[in-house]
Amino acid sequence: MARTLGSHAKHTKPKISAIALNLFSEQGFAAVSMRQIAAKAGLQAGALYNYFPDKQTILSELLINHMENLLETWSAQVLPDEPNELLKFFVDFHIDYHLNRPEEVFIAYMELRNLSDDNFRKIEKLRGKYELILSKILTDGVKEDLFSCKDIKITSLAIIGMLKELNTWYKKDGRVSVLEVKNIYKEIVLKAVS
Amino acid sequence: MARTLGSHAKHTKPKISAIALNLFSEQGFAAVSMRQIAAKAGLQAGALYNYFPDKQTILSELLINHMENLLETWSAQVLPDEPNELLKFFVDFHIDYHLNRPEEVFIAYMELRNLSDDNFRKIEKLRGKYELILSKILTDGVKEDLFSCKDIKITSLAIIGMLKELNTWYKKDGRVSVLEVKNIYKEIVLKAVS
DNA sequence: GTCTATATAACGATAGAC
DNA sequence: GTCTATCGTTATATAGAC
Repeated sequence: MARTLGSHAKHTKPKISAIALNLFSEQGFAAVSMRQIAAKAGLQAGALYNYFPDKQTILSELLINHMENLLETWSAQVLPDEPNELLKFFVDFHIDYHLNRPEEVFIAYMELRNLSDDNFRKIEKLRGKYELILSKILTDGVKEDLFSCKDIKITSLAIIGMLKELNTWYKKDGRVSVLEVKNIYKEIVLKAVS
Repeated sequence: MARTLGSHAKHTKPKISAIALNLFSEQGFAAVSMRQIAAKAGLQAGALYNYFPDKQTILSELLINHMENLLETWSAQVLPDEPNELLKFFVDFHIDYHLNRPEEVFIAYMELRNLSDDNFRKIEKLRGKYELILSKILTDGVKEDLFSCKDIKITSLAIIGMLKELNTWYKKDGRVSVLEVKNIYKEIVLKAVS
């Protein structure tokens, strides 16, 4: 069976997603047009609708994939047992993962309101799972009298917030290396729950 | 001299700003139209251009006023001398100020890319001034051997990031009061620089 | 200072040829 | 699967009457 000329579904969809990610993170979802995405992908606007039913779905797929991939990557790690080591491992993991995906992180934070209610709830649920990873680490540490904190849930959010802030200013060619940054953050986090 | 009917410049401009703030924070700058702002202000779209030369200026005035007001409010405080007390004071101040202005905080973070280069630099400069307030507190504390931290600038950013995170989840009618949240955060911050 | 009306451009999404 | 063409809508911003 002869294959249609110009048919590149397997390559085209990921390409569209990658271009949309880049544009959304630079200009914001609402400011990016379907024509713009299509042009960068070497297509006409109408062709996008072969891959996505509408603009919002491009965004929601990006966000859901990002969160799911984050959780899967964590699960694939071999984790240390000891709570102190595990907490340090979490900080390293979070920083590595997020500094390597600045665009995903940015839109995951900014563009939630452009999702349908359904997709919004999906993201909230995935985000809650990620926060629970840290809460669990803190809970275990408190049980073993290694950590101390007034409120585990709030402390988890505070720590994640602190880590997230990194993405807003860290430059790979700046005055400190990723390794140094990770060490500084690990010290702050460990002291914060001491 | 008879006053033109329907002339309300003094009331109208702040009203437009307040409405725009609300809409921008809900939907994002790019997704809000001048017609939408005008409708909520009881005007026709064209009338907005008596107060602002263009849409971007509505946003930049909001952001610059927000940052300038933050710095002025801090300067008007009577500050404790002792570094430990001053750091706690800063945490209380930051939380109070920002939790009372969720919309300004949101757009100050999200909509920077919609500013002209000039206005963007203005905001960056004001933000730097605010970070310096905290850096100065930490520096003084370190000098007096009350605090210890590897890197003052990064620690300042980490603390501010942690405090900012509060705005993304705190609800006034939630399970913890503002007072409790402030106490939890003060403990975390003090331990983090211990 | 606000209105109505409009210039000019771009938007998301669809239809049908190939 | 991609194209061209287009529908129906909306956008920012301006002009001129009152």
